[in-house]
Amino acid sequence: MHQPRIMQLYKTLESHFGFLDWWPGDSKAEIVVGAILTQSASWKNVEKAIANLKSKDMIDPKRIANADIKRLEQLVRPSGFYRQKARRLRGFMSYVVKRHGSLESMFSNDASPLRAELLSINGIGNETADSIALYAAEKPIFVIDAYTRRILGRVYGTKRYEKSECYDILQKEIEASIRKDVVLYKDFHAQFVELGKNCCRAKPLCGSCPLKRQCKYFKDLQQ
DNA sequence: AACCAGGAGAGAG
DNA sequence: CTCTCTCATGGT
Repeated sequence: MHQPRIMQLYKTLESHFGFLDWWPGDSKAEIVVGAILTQSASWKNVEKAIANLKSKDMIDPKRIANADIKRLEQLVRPSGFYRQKARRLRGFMSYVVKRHGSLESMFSNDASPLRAELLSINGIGNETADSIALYAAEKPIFVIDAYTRRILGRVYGTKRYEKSECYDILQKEIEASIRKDVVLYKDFHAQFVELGKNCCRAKPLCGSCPLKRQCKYFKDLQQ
C-alpha cells in the first residue's frame, strides 16, 4: 500500500459524500461514552442510550463514576449488552477520576502512551481505544473498524485484512501512507463507515459504490 | 423472522 | 496462541 492509492480512495469518498462532520458530540465525555456504548451496536440505539443519560445529566465522568449500577444499566439499556456496558462505563470513568481527575488531564498525554493506557482499561479494546484517542483526545491515530477492513479487503482483493490480529499492521500501513492529520483521520474513518453501512457486505451493492472503479472485487465481478 | 450492528474479554483446547 | 462463546437490545 503506498501513498497515492490510499489517498485516492479518500478523495473519491470525500467527493462523493462530502466532508462529514462526524461524531460531533457536545463534550469529550459524550464521545467517550458513545465509543463504549457503540461496541457491536447500531448507532441509533446508542443515541437513545445517550439521550437517556443526558436527560438525567449523566454525561459526566464523576457522576458516572459514582452512579448506582442498576440505575446506569436502565439508562444504557437500549444500546444492548447493558449490564456489561454499565460496568465498563463506570469502570472507565472511575479510573479516570481517580487517576487523572478529568478527561482533559488524561488526554494531555502523548498519543502512544495514551493509547497504551486506554488499552489497559477493562472493556477498552483496539477500536474503542483508538476512537477515544482520535475523536475525544484528538490524537492522530487511525481507527480501524470492521467496515475499514471489509472495504479495503474488497478494494485490494485480499482477505487478510478481515483477521483481527491484523489491526496494528493495517493501522501502521495506513498511518505511514498518509499525512498525520487529525482532521483527515477523523473524516477518513467517517467516510469508511458511511460507505460501509450499505456496501461491500455479503451481498454487495457494488453497482452504486463510489469506489467501484478502484475495487478489485467489483472488477472481478464484471468478468 | 433470521440476521446484524461503528467489539471485547474470558474460557477452552 | 487461536478459536469459540457470551454479552442483549432494536432495526431491517
